[in-house]
Amino acid sequence: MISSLELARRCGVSQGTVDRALHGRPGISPRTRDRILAAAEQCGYRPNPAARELITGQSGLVGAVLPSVNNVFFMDLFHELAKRLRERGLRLQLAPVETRAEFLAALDDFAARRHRMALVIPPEDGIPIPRPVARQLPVVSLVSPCKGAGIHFLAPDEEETGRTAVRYLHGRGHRRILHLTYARQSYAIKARARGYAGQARETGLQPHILAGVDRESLARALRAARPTALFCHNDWLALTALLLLSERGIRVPEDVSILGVDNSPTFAAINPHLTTLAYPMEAMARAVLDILDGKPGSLAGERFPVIERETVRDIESAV
Amino acid sequence: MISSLELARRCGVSQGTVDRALHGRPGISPRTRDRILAAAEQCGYRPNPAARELITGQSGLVGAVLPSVNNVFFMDLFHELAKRLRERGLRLQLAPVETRAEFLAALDDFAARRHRMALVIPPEDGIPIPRPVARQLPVVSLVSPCKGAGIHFLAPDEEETGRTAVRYLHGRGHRRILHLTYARQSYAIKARARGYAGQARETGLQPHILAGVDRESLARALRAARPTALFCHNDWLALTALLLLSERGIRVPEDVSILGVDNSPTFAAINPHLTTLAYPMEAMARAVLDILDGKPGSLAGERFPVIERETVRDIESAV
DNA sequence: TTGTAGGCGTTATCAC
DNA sequence: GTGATAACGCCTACAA
Repeated sequence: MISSLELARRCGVSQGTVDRALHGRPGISPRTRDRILAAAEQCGYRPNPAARELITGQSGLVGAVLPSVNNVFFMDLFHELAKRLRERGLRLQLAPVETRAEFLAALDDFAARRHRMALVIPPEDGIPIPRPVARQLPVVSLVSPCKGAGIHFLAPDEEETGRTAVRYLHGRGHRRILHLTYARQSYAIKARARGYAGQARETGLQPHILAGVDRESLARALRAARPTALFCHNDWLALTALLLLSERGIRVPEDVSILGVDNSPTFAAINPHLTTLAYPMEAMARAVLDILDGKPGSLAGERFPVIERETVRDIESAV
Repeated sequence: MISSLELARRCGVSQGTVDRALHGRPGISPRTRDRILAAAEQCGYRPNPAARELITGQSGLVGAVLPSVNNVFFMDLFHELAKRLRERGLRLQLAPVETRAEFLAALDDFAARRHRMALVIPPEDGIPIPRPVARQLPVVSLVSPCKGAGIHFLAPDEEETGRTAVRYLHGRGHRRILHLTYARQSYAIKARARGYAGQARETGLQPHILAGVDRESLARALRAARPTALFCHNDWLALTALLLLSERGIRVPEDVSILGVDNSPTFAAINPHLTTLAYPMEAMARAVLDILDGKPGSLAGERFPVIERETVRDIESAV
């Protein structure tokens, strides 16, 4: 790993000239520029990012904190985001964390490294972001909110997501809809359930929510609610449901319909047949870029379009 | 973000004294040390990693390149690795990549940043690692090999994995075993299939391999092989199989047994009932740490223990 | 068109 | 015990 000074020596020029060649800056003759470029190529010269970041006070990185729970969906989201950031010459860097302390340590590090932005998936709700971090760089909390002044929060209107699900299933004739979700509390989980329950009541349906799905609890909920459709918090929970139903010989969609949420690409590779609500990932990516540009950035008005596939069927409307 | 020089000024001491206090180095009176530490705390002082890395020529990071395919298993693996690295004061940093060019760019960046090590999941087989990168830092290719001098390759004996699967299923009475795998070519995919076929023949069984599983191909393979057991390349493929079988009303394990590979924690959260071979993740993490210590580091002799759950049943041995 | 000098924030090595 | 001072590799400004 040769430095720019060493490169200058080998070319018999000064460091300033090397800099001009490397950055295509004016004030250098084409001849020397080509000579330096060739030498750089030949020596495998690479600028040292640490030195550059030290002097410019900015890194070309966007940091992201990735908790271990539910990481499949977030990986899909981050791949999408990484793609969009690359178009801007920025690189996404993920820090896998387990505990709250690690979460905060990773954020601290992003700030100390002068990253352009910190993307955060809070492992629990309402974690406070330290002031110095939020002052140093824009902190964007995705999916669930964090506490703290100046923290951006980027999520679609999840209550509307719950309503969309009920409207869609109702429109296809379903009158007994069971909502499957997680026991864990988070903005998305709570808001979707709230939207589901609200829309159900307004439509004259009885809401039934099961938080924490396993064999026994699902069996009980099925007996109690006798649903014709299951609205699952996400595709992975829909998958769990699919497996548990098939164990009991209940067919999908003949006996019961299933609707997921996310339309996660990784999931589609495993089971391309699930009917689901598509998470507005591109809009999310756009909003992140907006914040990077100093604009507000929001997902207001973004809806989850229904991706109709094979797991929801029409019901002849009962009276 | 205050610098150590600024901190020194505020305390009315020199930068050298601040450094001694911050690092608990000798040659400083307890009084001034405590005073400086208190001031640092109060100002929210954080050392600038870029400056430190510039002078020491080493970062405290291990870089990892994460392709978009099959990333669930790798995320599980990286979470395990991150945990072990943290015990050594090192942080794992993931770079999500899509294309081969991005893959190489990420590696370049790791080298330029003087990371302690680069962990690599090659998106395709046999990608050549540039010489300068491999000279700068240890490059460890996980699961599938890369080309290039001095590149470490860390993977269990996957041929043995295929043999283990056949031995286990044979031991439980199965005589017609179908192997489900991916069309994609990689060391693990090829070696497991080879081990499966070899062990099958040696045991007097007819090997049947289906590479690229979907509704139609699986239906055909089931008719052709009439298997009592499915050996799937990994848990996610087992899941696909599980779903496709349930569509056709084939029960697991009553009608056909299913064996996966990986014992992936994320997978277990979705379906905790799959019988599977456990990937030696801890051994993998240990081997990575060994390489960090300059020791060889190898997974030789590591086996995939069978995790017996509910998807494999005994067959009364037919003659 | 090119060279020189200073500084970014840290660490390390000298003197005092 | 403590304080100067140089160095890491790069960038920017200014001088030649």
